[in-house]
Amino acid sequence: MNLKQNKQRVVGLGSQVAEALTTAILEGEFKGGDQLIEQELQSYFGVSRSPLREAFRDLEKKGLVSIVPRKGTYVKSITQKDIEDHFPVRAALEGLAAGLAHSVITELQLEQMETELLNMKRAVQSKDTKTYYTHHLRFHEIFISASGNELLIETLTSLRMQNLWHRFSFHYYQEGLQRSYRVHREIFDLFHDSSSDTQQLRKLVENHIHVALDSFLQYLKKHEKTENS
Amino acid sequence: MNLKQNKQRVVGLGSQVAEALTTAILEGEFKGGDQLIEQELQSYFGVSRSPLREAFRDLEKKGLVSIVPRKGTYVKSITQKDIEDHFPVRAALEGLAAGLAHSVITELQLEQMETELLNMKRAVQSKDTKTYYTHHLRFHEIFISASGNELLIETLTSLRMQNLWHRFSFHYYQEGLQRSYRVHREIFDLFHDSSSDTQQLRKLVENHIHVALDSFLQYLKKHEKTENS
DNA sequence: AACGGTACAATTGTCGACAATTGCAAAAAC
DNA sequence: GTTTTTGCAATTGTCGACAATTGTACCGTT
Repeated sequence: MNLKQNKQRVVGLGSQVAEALTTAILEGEFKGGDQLIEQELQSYFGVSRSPLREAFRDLEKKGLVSIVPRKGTYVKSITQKDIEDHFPVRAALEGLAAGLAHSVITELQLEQMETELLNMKRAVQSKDTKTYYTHHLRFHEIFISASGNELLIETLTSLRMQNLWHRFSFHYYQEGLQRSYRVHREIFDLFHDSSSDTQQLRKLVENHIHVALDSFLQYLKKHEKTENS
Repeated sequence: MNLKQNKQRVVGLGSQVAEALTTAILEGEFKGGDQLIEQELQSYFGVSRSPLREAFRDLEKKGLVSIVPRKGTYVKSITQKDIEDHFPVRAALEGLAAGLAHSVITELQLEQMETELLNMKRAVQSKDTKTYYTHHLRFHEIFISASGNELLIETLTSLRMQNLWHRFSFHYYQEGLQRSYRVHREIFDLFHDSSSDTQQLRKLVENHIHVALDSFLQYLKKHEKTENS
């Protein structure tokens, strides 16, 4: 029961390697297009090829790499189209989650959302974008999980994980922090008023994410970071 | 140990085994909750454990089995809640796909949809539910792929694959064949008229799938097949 | 010099053996 | 009779060696 550390040790090597590689890729230690060579990583991690290849499968499932048979595994490089494709899907699903959650959300979950909203407000005032981003994520997680639809929760979690670009996405929030906070306040109000229109809530959440895409693309255009390989 | 020499040998053994297991599970050769034992399948397929374990990962990604560390891999058994969770997600995503496709669909794709629609009409007249189901699937595939959103296409393909229950789902179509055809005719008309309202099209597709869920649940209740285990 | 073939090096695919873990059942203790 | 301990069998986890494949540089032919 109290052997939390032991429990983690008892988890397979594959998972450990997968986690290490995940952060390594997210930290930018591997560039898009890089090939992950088994022998190399094998000696680096000190594990055999079996757990390593298992880790590769995990990364592929997460969408971080693509495995080409007889060639190797390469870390995915994200194009602008990947980003443009990502947001509509997330918008539709988070909108659905909000609509489903609207009628079944508990008082406790509403309180938690309000807490996150308060933290977001504080972060706006101190212009702490990193903190804002964290609580913003939590805010969304709460109503997603409140929807109660397991498949939806799982799919959205996976989609969020694929956010390779989240490592620098909080930069662009600097510009629209206050506006973002206002929208989330609005969303919360609709959640809190159980007599509000579910469709309106859904539309609001969808729209919020589409707006986020727009400002993100604008951010990309302005900085013109050549994040491709 | 060559099990299929005439087959394209460029593909790995793992993929072949994965495919074989996929159909085996979909055919109902393995019941929900069954454990897939490595040694057993190893001798059956005549392959080693590496490709077998790789195949397991594939199946897990497809959502057909769940791998429990240190325990084994078990084929997922579907509950009614799984079904109830599945349809809203698919409805939202197919609605999105329809909306996106509306403005970019080509003449050729419209023609293909019309062809499928014609085949569906014929199937209705001859009460051939199996054929109807096939063309019905193609009809949806066309506008999904026309949406051009790779992530959306991939996600929906995966969702459709998880339809374990599609092996008996065409039974329930018998009752609502004509009504189903009418709805798809309606959907096609909106696609064909480029001046039609995108939101209306989206809603129509969404609603169609929700209706499908309802009749499916009714079908389940009526037949009360205890498909659990 | 251009082309085609061939040997070689780098890398992934497959294999079977051994280690580690779990569940269960039988034995032991109370 | 019930609970705890212990040992065994079944199963998965990990390993390193060997086979198969791909890309490339070199060599020979024209």
